Amino acid sequence: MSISRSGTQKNRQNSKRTTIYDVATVVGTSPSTVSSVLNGTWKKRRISQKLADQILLEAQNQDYSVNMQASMLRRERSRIVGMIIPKYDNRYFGAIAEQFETMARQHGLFPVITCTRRDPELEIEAAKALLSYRVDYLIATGSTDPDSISRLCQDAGVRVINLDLPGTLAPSVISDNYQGARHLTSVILDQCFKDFGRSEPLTFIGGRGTDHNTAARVSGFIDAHQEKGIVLRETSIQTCGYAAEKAEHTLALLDKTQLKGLFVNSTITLEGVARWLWNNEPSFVTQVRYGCFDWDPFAAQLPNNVGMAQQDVIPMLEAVFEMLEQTSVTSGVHQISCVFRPGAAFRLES
Amino acid sequence: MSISRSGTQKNRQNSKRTTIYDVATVVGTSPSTVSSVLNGTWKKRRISQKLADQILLEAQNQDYSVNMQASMLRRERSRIVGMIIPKYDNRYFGAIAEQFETMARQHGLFPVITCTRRDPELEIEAAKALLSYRVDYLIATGSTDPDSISRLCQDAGVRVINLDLPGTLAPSVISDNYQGARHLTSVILDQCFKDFGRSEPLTFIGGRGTDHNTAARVSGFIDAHQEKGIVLRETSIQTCGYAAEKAEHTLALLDKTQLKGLFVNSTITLEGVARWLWNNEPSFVTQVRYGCFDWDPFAAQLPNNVGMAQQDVIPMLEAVFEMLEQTSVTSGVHQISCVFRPGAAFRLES
DNA sequence: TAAGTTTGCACAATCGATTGCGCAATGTTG
DNA sequence: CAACATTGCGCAATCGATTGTGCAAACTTA
Repeated sequence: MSISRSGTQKNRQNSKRTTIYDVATVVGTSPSTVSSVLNGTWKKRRISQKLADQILLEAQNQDYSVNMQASMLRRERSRIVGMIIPKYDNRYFGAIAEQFETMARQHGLFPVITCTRRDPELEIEAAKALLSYRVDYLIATGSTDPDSISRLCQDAGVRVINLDLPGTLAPSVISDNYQGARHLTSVILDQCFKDFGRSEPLTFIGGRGTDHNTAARVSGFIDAHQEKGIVLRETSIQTCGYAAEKAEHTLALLDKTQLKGLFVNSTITLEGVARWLWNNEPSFVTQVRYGCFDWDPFAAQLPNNVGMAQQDVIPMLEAVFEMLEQTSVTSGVHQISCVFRPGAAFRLES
Repeated sequence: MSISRSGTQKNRQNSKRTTIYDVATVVGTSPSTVSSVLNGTWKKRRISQKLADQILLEAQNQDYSVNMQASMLRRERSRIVGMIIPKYDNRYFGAIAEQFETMARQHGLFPVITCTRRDPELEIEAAKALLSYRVDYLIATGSTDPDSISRLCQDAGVRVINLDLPGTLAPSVISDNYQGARHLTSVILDQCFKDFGRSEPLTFIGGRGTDHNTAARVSGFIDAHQEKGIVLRETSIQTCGYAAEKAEHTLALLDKTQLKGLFVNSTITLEGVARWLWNNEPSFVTQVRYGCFDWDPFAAQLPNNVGMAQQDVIPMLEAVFEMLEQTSVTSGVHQISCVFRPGAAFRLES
């Protein structure tokens, strides 16, 4: 043992964590041997079973745990996979976060998620921070500007995948928003016809017109109407943003007699829609049918909710992890079908 | 520059990330100077403004970003704060996660959250993993066995704080479950009396009898009844676990004529309660009033929901971060009041 | 101008683990 | 028994940043 290390031994007394040097000293072997035993490469290094057992035992005695900082510094890969995500507080993103962690662990990776609260600057900051921690991969979920994140990652030589919202510089996994919206629209229209006996166009509410997903859903919304020969009004598409308040405000300005059926573009928007509905004269609720993109267990039980298009998180993340393992960096868009979930059987009728 | 480092320079060519050595070489200064300029300690080291500017510029040119692994290895503190949390997929924990991240960043700390899906083993694993990453602090949220996590952290010399569920070996921040439940119970009882004209005991459903929070809420539930002189039945308290299915199953076995008012112990349980309610004869819903501990925007709008006790996440986390900064390790329990949130004005009546 | 300060920066040790390489001891073959 | 192969393990360089210390140059004071 070199002089510098024996100096280290002294410091060890203060800080509680034990190192491979401590274990090596007690067992009477070298740090490199301890290291290889503890990280599983010891057969390759032809360490004897007996010595390995002693080291393992002593490591336990000393409550040894690797210093990941040191380990990662030396290794080429960190085995960390980062994710940035807009919010935790709805079922869709919550499920993504949870599933992502589970699958990352299954793949032997350590997941680190950062929530960027739909703030474009924070997205960039967060991506930079994760790169500073030397993540091996980055998943950019629902980012407002996926391509600048992709650029950061490319400069750093880190593989990146877009989730939920597509980009052009990295492979993307998103829902089949078009088909999901088209089917949902169709179901709401059918229910309205069944309950009201007439075929009037629905109102699409929420989302940003500039955002890819909203655009695709609007497309499906339009085509479902066309299919049934129902003509849209100029006011039929209200992409007023996702925020609940915006939806509430927008609805208040529209002609109520024309609001028989609503296509709500997200659960966040639905919060506003529901507030508005419930705050109208009680009888009004009975005259409205609605459906929503994204699923929430309680929202699904709200009266007169016809159904919800659930984004299928598990296959989405399976696709993500599959792409991570591929060596080629194809930047295509992989679409995953949505699952239609009927609303509560429960109806309020006048 | 020593020989070893010039060897390093060669490797740099392959890996894209630039280091302080690269910047130093180009500027014609030493790595230590670059380091101190980039981490802000350069005034203390009396580096000239001019050289600092050059270094900063060159660092930008090269897209330099610190290698946190290396930085943390050398420093005493990692400035990482870890959190383990049971789930992301409900509003309470979602809000905790989000608020935690925000406040951690405000305090100059890097937050790392790990979701343990209410699995005791995973809790321990996750805590060990975070300790391996050398977190400076650990927040154990809703853990089934806070004390063994505390023990791990104490061995490692890491400060730990329990959140949501208290432990005995570390300071804890929890909601005032007793008062919250007592008030909620009282409100539901009042509503039942108003709507049904009679005072019958409520049924408490969900949670584990062994868990601190459930016990405190049951206490408040009992006292609120006593206060009004209402006598509980033997079947009035059903702590059948949190899972939605368990609640559904339990309710199915009870005497429906006695289920006029329900105290639901969590939103997860409420999912099952709502399913059960909605699956009964439609008229049955009209005869029931309920309230729930924890808040959810859609659950709050379900018909005949009297109100919800919202746990006040912001002051809870403020208390947590305050405790982190304290040097003394008092292991008391800090209780935070809940906020009562009325349910939808909307009522279904027969 | 000599002695003492201050300014400005570089050196080298260090954090803890990983890993290519080398070498002694033991085992095998002819 | 010599030549060679295998087993078992330690040495030392290395990852990239941080920081105590030292020292020359510039500046000040007497």
